[in-house]
Amino acid sequence: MAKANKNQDTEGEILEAAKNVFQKKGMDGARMQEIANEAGINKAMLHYYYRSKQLLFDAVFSNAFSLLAPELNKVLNDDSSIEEKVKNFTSNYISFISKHPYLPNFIIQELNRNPKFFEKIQKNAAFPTLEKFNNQVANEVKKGILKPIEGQQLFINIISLNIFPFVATPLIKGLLDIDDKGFKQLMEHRKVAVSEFIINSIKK
Amino acid sequence: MAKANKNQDTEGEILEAAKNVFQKKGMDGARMQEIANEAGINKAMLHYYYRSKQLLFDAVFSNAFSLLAPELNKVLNDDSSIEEKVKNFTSNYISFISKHPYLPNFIIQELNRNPKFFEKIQKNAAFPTLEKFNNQVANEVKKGILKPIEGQQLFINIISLNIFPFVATPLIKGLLDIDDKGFKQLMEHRKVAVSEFIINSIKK
DNA sequence: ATATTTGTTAACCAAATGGTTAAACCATAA
DNA sequence: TTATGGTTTAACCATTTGGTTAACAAATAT
Repeated sequence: MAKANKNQDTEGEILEAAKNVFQKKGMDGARMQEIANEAGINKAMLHYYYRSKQLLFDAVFSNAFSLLAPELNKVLNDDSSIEEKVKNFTSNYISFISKHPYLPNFIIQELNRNPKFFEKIQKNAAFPTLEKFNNQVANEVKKGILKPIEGQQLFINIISLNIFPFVATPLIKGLLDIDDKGFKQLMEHRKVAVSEFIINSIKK
Repeated sequence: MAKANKNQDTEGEILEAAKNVFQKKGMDGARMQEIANEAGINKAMLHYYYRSKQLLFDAVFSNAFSLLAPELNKVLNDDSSIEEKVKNFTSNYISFISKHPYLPNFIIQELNRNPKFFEKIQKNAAFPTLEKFNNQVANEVKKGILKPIEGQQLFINIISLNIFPFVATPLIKGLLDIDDKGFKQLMEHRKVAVSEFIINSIKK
């Protein structure tokens, strides 16, 4: 009873199309017909493979979070010093986001729309935890490497500084009165500027 | 031909109801019927006063931005030093947001959905500009009050640190594994922690 | 070969949704 | 009092939308 397979990964093409549409327009703004068009197939296929809009969305969402989680884990669970972590994360994250520009906003938005999504995610394998990071910060503070700061606050600061500009891109472009090119330059500059900013603040 | 006025500000009640629904659910997720229910009136009234969903939304959106703009202007256009500005903004902003919890996310989200909204806003009276702030930063850097930093980058950092936690509340609550109460405490702490963090970084 | 399972499509359906209409309501001016 | 004009409502409408169905196509198993 081997898998009958006329299709060469229709299921994957659907997921890819759904990703594009959902991440651009969100759950409420997305249309099943548009996803079908994007995938170049009949609308009924979406239901054949994923049963409902909600389930298709869930698949896209879990997938998206699975991409982001390892990025967060880089800050939280490797063995380098806090300073190194900040530097690595800050420069890597911006490159990462360039490849997935809609990702952070998508996750944040849909989590706002329905906070219960977090439960689905928490079961996920590589779900990030703060424990190690908090301990490490407390430790480096005690040793006098860092000025006094709570791990939680530092963590929020790091992700705020790195993620926010990509979540609020149109706002920032508007306020700073810059175009696409200007924005890219600014973000390029931030790869070092942000980690400098953070290190300046916390290093003794 | 005085204005016949059986209604005591139905128009205002509609706007208030629309604000609640739109800010919670966004343009796509909001339903005209729900807005009518929230306002306790007939759905036709929405169209009587605002013609279409789009126009009603525009009214809510402009209104929302008119609330946020003065907050930004506090950082940009008063006469205090950069250090004072950072301190004031950081502590005031968090109090402000508590009164309008859905506001920042609403603006950012809808601006992402349709970046052309910015044009509508730019015509707005108190639209914030960065010129003065940039000059002031350059000036204080030259005088040796601040470490070298670009005004634009500092501005992005300030709003990132202040706004992001409120835009990504569910994400942060999930990652830090805290509840509503814990989140409020954390934000309360940030009123001083954030300005300290910034000042530590930039002050010579 | 042919029966059976899997993949795909066009046509269809019911519910939801933004918007309209025509009639009723009500305060005020005459 | 009554004519007038803004205000409000219930019923209605056309379109959109997520989802279903029944028939057809293509593999695979026997």
